Amino acid sequence: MKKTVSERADILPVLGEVFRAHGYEGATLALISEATGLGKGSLYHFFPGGKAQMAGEVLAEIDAWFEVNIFAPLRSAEDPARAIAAMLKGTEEYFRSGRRVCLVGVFALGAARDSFAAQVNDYFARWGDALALLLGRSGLSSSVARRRSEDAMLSIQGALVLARARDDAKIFSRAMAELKLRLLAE
Amino acid sequence: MKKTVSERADILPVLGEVFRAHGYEGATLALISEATGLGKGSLYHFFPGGKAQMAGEVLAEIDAWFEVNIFAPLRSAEDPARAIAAMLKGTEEYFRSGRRVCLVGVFALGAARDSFAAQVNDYFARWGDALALLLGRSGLSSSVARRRSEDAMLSIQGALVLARARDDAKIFSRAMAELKLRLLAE
DNA sequence: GACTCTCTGTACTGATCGGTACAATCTCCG
DNA sequence: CGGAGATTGTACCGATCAGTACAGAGAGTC
Repeated sequence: MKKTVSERADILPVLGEVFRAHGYEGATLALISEATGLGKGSLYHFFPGGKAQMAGEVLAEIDAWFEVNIFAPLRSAEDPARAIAAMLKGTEEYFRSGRRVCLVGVFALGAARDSFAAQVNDYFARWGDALALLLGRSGLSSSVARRRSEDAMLSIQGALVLARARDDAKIFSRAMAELKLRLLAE
Repeated sequence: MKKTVSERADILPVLGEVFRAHGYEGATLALISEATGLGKGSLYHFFPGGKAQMAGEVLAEIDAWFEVNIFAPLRSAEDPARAIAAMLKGTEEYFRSGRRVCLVGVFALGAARDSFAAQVNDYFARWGDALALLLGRSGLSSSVARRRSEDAMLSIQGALVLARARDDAKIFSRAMAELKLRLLAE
């Protein structure tokens, strides 16, 4: 048997795309095996906990990416307008301008939410907190900052749903552009 | 064997809840059978096309409900403010103030979108058109009306995702209240 | 070259998948 | 009351599910 020396770091993104495309229940081991090029032996070697562990680690990896590239910059930003623009640019790139779907959102809607409730909740909570903090620092009252940050979270998710529903990625880009104005208004 | 005289009309809503809760791929026939109280014999008697037909008819039923209770009133409304308030009230009730999820949105995000693309797209297209028409009649330019109606579609979907992700139905109610102001602004 | 330890493919498990077949029972209509 | 057609439960189908067992191959170490 050959040894393909697959790294965990190479596998997780592929796993992520499978879960994105088929959801938790739809992502069968056969699909995963095909997408990763790994047999069950390897899969269960890396993830003894099976599908649940795979999904959990994928979520954690996504969370870590957002923590580094989106949340942390938001928290430590000097210029609010610049920070918001950067956040929007980052999310637009991450979601491939609406052609890619949010795995956390997919899990949130499905039955998988129960199993991953903490991770799902945390992701949005930390994003929302970081954004609200920034908006607060830009002069908005904390209640307005809260409401606007919640509006941003929900607009991003909704734009992804609608873009995919109508098969029109431009919906997402339009929503991000409008969100930028709305976040900084007044 | 008894005859429970189950009406198609009684079955569809139950089917809808099963699909809502588990998604298309997650809704197994065993789950459906249990929820409806119907054996496979009855299920396949009513829906010879199996799961796909069930899902298709559920979508059609939902579409019909919205057509009658939301879209049509929007198109024929006299008073825009009143019509929007009615739409928001209707959707808030339908989605049980954020505790219920949108089946069309669930399908849109999953792999089932491909099979039901036309129905999924149509639902949002007709809602968006009806709302844009109304907003246009209220004096907004057609491009602004379009953008705002798109914003409404996406806010509803996003609010449902976020409410479920954070397990906080109030997010949905807040979003609907804010949407009302935003739709009628200026 | 032998000993590990890591990685991998394959064969297998029992359970469950969606779907079919069919006979038994019911309701309705005359 | 006696068919006819609608409705039902159950047994069954092959395929596929998630997961296990395990032997063999690779690489590193001595």
